[in-house]
Amino acid sequence: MTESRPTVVPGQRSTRQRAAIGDLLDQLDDFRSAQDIHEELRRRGEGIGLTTVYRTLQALADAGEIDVLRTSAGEASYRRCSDTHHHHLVCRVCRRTVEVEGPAVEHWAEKVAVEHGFAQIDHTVEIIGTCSGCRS
Amino acid sequence: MTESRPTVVPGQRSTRQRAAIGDLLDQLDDFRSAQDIHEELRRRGEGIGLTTVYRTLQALADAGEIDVLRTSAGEASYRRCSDTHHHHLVCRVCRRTVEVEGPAVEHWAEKVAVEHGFAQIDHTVEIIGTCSGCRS
DNA sequence: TCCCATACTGACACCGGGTGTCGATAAGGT
DNA sequence: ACCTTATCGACACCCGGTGTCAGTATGGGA
Repeated sequence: MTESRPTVVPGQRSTRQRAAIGDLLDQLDDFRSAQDIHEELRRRGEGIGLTTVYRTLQALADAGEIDVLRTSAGEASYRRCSDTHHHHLVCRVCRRTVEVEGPAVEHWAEKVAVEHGFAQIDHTVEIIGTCSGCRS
Repeated sequence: MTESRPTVVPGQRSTRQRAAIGDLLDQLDDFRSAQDIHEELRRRGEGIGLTTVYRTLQALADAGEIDVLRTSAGEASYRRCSDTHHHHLVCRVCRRTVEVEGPAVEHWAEKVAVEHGFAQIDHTVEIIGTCSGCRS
């Protein structure tokens, strides 16, 4: 989580497919499903299998290289994010995503959990709304 | 959302199956999947189909009677909650759930979103940890 | 109390996201 | 160049959830 953000996960082979996925993630700014990413790569002429996309995204997420979000339909979506702890403000129409920070929220979550006797506290905060561009 | 919490959704017929699901939800205190609930009802001798459980829970959720949570595996889980706006503090081991309120968080989310030009703001906040009983 | 329109039920087929398998392929150290 | 082995990807499969539709049961009306 503190390394310099390599395109592939360290200790693994660098393949054309992984490079392609890494490059695409660098260009995209919003959360995309595995199928979205597969489709986009095919459109760009990359020969790549859907299974490979699924597994590579999963591996990147496990390594903390990318963030995962579950859509309300239960589908996983991925996005390359900054290394610092943050949350997401997402447009429900165009999926435009803004990273936001909220130290006060972190502290609140920690305090509330401790008050109830909980430990090893983790939390998720997502804000969804309609962005200015999508309201016209 | 302001009515007195009927066991079934208003305007619909009251059936044995819906009553059974409503009763069970009243007794449970943590989030359960549709299959959990179906299994528990069968164990108690209720003749009820899995499809009916899925649809009834979905209807109750749509009516705002119960809260829905997506597990990290993408599975939906349900729980009867209080009418007031709240968030959940859940034990990752035993799933024990505590309802918590955080007006400061609501305001923060609203403020952050408005600052970025977003409107019709909604948000999700979940806190997960290990409860005192599950740490021994 | 009986009747009946119709909401509800639930077995089953089906859908779709995602994973296990395994022979073929290719990375990269020697 | 060679060989070990990680990776790829077509395919079968898993599983949570939904559509279908014939059969059932509710509850308002006569």
